Amino acid sequence: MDALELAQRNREILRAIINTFVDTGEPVGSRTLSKHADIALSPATIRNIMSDLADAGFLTKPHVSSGRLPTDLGYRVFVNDLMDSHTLTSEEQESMRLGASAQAAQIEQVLAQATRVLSELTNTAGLVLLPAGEQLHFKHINFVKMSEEKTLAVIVSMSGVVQNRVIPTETPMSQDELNRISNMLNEEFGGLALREVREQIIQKMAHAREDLDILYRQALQLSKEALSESEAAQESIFVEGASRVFSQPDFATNAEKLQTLYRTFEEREKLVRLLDKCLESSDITILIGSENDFDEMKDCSVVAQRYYMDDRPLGSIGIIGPKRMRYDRAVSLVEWTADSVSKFLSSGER
Amino acid sequence: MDALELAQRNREILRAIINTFVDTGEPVGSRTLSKHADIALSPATIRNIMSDLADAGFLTKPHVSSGRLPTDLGYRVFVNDLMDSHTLTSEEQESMRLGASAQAAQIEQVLAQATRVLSELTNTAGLVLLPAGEQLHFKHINFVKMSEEKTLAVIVSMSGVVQNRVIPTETPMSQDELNRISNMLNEEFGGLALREVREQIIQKMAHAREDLDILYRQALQLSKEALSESEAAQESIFVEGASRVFSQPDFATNAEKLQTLYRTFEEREKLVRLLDKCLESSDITILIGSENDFDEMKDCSVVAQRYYMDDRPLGSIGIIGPKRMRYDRAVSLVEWTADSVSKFLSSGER
DNA sequence: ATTAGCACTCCATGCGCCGGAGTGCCACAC
DNA sequence: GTGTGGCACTCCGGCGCATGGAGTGCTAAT
Repeated sequence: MDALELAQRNREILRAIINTFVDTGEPVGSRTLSKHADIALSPATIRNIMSDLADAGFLTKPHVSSGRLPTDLGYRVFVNDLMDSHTLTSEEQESMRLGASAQAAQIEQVLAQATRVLSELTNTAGLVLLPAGEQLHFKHINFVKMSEEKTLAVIVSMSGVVQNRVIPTETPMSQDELNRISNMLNEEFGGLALREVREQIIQKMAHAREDLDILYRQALQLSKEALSESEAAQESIFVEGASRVFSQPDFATNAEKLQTLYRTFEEREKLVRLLDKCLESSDITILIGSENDFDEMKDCSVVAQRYYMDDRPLGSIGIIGPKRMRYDRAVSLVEWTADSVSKFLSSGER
Repeated sequence: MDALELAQRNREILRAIINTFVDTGEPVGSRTLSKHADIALSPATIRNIMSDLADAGFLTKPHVSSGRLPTDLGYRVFVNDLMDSHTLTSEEQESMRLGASAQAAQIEQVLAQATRVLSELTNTAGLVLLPAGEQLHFKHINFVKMSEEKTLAVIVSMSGVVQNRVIPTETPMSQDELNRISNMLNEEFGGLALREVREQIIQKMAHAREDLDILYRQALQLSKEALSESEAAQESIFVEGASRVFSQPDFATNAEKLQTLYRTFEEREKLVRLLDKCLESSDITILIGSENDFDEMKDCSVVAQRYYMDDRPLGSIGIIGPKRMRYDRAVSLVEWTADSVSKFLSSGER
């Protein structure tokens, strides 16, 4: 009967409202709730509580005489404090098995596959941000002569990501020379972050002007070009099952929202920005509705988590769906997926 | 007044109907047409003609008392016989300029860029099928040791397409050995079609069992793995501006069609099949409505054309949009784009 | 052959009505 | 003073109906 217990009861009601709203998609009224097993209160009492919760900013109603539904803030306290943690079924765990078929696969394929499964299981869009920029570490570089004026640089990172880049060459070099340049670079820079490689190259170019082998100078020049900008530009993302979001009743009825939504998914740039943000924290990131910075996505929520290779964060993987989603399942599944991917990338399996 | 002239008049009417329907999206009635400048006939006469055209299978009406709109067959005769050829404005030509910025770009980027412009100009989805399988010719192969059990093969084709492939390796090799293997292969197979390379390798493996250098045998083994299947599997496609199709009034109002449509676009497999089909003919390919084999796309039309590098067809580029489209513009723009791309890929510019 | 006229069909829109679901508040009971 | 029953009120959504507009098909006249 004291304040604490009262608060407790209110929380119970809020949780029940959100749970049934997530279930049905309809605003929930006091009568519906009073039938709810765990709640032995009359509709009138519930109405009073609802009114309080609405005053506190956790609930709204679409119009004056309709049931309540959670605000972004409501979802927030739900996610923070009220949510039961969902335990995955063994089938769910099993379907994320990155099995033998993945053995001979590139990292991109593994990530794409995991993302696809994630999308299926959550019935939302699956996203994965590929390792890029800061995350990439130099493993191997290789130059292929395409023509007199063009050279193709193939950069392989430790994580198995391959980048290509065409470089206009002013002084033509034979494939043989290019090979020797590759060798030099590979020995010298193996294991460093791409950024570090670039810095070292620039430094060396500044210091050792004339007193060096021509070939070495050309090597520096070439590799500088090969590595320039490649960080920011190459930031890329996979999206799987975007259509699942479009089909959700929350959007499918509203042609307008639908339009802007699949424009946003098509551009991808905003999605990259979102996942980038999720990269900052080691915890799972949940962005509810307008908690993300993009107006076009204020009806969507994002759940994402970093994945690792040998304790080094490479990128992030997650989902994006309507605000009205099963956050408990989403969180469990995203965590499980990120975990599976990290284990796979780090373990001897690879 | 004779049969021919009559037919001529009917054709005129059919053309006018299709043109205005493409313009407005509304079924067109006899009154509307009689106001049309080129047509000096009373509504009643036009109605008779319309009725004839409908009997011939060129027109339908959504319900009994509404205006007419073209059937697939109607569009077909329009495209074959009635269409004025559209001349591109110089701005349109200009925007397809694959300029200096493309100089240092990979073939993928050039194609993606061209496709993006094509999509913008036609307000439909732009598609491009990348060179794959038969179309690829061996330029360079390179092996990178990822771990004791895994080797990464990077295959560069003459056209500048780069493929990666992870190979599980039973007998570990040093990076040095791998490099020597690369060199062997590069000298031996430069310029051949990938398929030929594969065949030759298999042949050599069969013949020269024991009497050869171990390294050489390993080289054959590795490259066989690297090249296997990579043909069929890697068939890939870029899609740009799919949202433009979804926004067309023809679809935007119909949630059901919309659903299946963006599912189809997401899977991409059917799109690949369509463009693949367009690869068969050297002429521009136009598929109207159910002329394509996929039920999900019976409300769409495809216009696509091959592109070349040095007179060798590499892939196809085109658009997909609602049946109700400006076929004249689409044809001109697709032709122009394919042409520009081909010239760019073939010329010394590259 | 072409056209004017007329009856008819069908769609889209708007209006009014009503039932259902739900709220908010008040007064009562324990 | 906390919980509850009752009651008036609001709003949405579906249904039926009427109406106007666009268009056709047919017939009869030129």
